Amino acid sequence: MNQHLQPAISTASSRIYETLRRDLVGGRFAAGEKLAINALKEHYHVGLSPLREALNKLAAYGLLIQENQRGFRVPTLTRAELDDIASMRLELEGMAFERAIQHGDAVWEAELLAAAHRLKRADMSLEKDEEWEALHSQFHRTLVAPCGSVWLLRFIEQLHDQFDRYRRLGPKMPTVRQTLDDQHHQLVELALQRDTKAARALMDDHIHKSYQVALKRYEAHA
Amino acid sequence: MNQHLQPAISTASSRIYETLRRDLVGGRFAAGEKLAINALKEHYHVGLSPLREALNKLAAYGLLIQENQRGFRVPTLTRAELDDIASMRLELEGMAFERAIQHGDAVWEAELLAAAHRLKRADMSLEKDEEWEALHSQFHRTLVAPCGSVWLLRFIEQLHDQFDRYRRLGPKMPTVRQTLDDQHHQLVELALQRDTKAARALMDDHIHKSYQVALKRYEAHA
DNA sequence: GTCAGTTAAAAAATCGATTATTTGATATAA
DNA sequence: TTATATCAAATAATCGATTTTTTAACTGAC
Repeated sequence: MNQHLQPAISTASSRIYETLRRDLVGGRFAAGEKLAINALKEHYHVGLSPLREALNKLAAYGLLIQENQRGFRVPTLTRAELDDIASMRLELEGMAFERAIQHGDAVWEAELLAAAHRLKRADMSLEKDEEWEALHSQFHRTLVAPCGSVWLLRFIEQLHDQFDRYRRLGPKMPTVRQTLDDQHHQLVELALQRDTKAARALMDDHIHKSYQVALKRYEAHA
Repeated sequence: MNQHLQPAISTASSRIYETLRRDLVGGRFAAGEKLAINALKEHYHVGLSPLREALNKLAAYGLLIQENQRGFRVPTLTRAELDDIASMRLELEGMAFERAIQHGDAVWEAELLAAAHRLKRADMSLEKDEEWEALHSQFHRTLVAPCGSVWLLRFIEQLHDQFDRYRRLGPKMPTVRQTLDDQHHQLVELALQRDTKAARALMDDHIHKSYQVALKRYEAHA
């Protein structure tokens, strides 16, 4: 289900990949920044080979730009790209959610409730940022999990990582967060009721509101 | 426009990446096969480091499966995945073509005609398989190029590569090819006329027919 | 015969060092 | 001044060798 969770057996390369992915999505690197490979090597205590393999994978995944003979850089953030990402999320997550509601079984219903509950409990502690983010990702993954298309899930995952580069700019705002949190539970409600149309509408609205948050962050950042 | 064309400056890693991508899409490796890295090293006359970097990228792109401590293998082909890929192509290429028709300008019209013409000329010579494939890819890329979403284009590209793993199983059949070739020109016609609805319908039909070809190949192969 | 345990060979991952390319400072000519 | 050439330092890419892990053949106990 979770494409990013550490595989049972890990290598130096897979570990540094996952660490870097999280740090890139979490905004630990400046947009447009050129990565100093030697510095990364030091900072993360990894060898050059596994590091380069991870960077290559991240570039293929879209979280880095690779320029031959010029190493790797963090992609810049642009309004146009944020719009693109949000509009693709609208299309693809909406589609996936509808299909999930058609195909999801009782196990899925239970997982939905569990994921929503875990997320709610984590809402309180504002300290454990990374933990909330992980649960939030997991919740959204669960929503669309039984859509029946592994490629659709893959694209959505990728778009989420890209979107979060914008959403997670700057500090978190608990006020706006509240509305979005409420929607999480409503999404579960409508999914359980198998109300495809209303669910789709709410998903669209949820993504649109998230987009507005991300846009605000982006504009404040620039 | 073309994500795969050799970059101006190339490295051993980027070259072997592109070569392997082509060979994987072209079916030069058996589905499910485990890649013997040392053999690849010999065969392509390339060092271990650039080779591994290319394999890592291909795995992130979805043309290889990477298992920690167990190297790389070619993904298996399944009916379910072919259906998935085709249905995603239906959705995404249809969407992109519609948008391209909305946004495409006069330069696009010229490029469309040029790409269609080049493809037609290459149709004759059945020998130069790779060349036809390159022109065919380029034609389909041109159709959707001005859709306005780089992520949509990226996903479509990826799906094409995946789809072609099925379509290019076994030898080519010139008879079925004819219908699809005709559709290429009709697609251009409708695009120039800005007949979004008819264009979308024809694109759907085109992908569906291609799917039937790929399915036949897949079943004959198994 | 089948199953666990053992071990040698093969393969994957990683390391340390080398080579090739780019970058940026400085010098020189138009 | 501006543009171009030169060269040393920094960085990227690659190589060759080493370490780690897996695979598969072999062994003996049940």
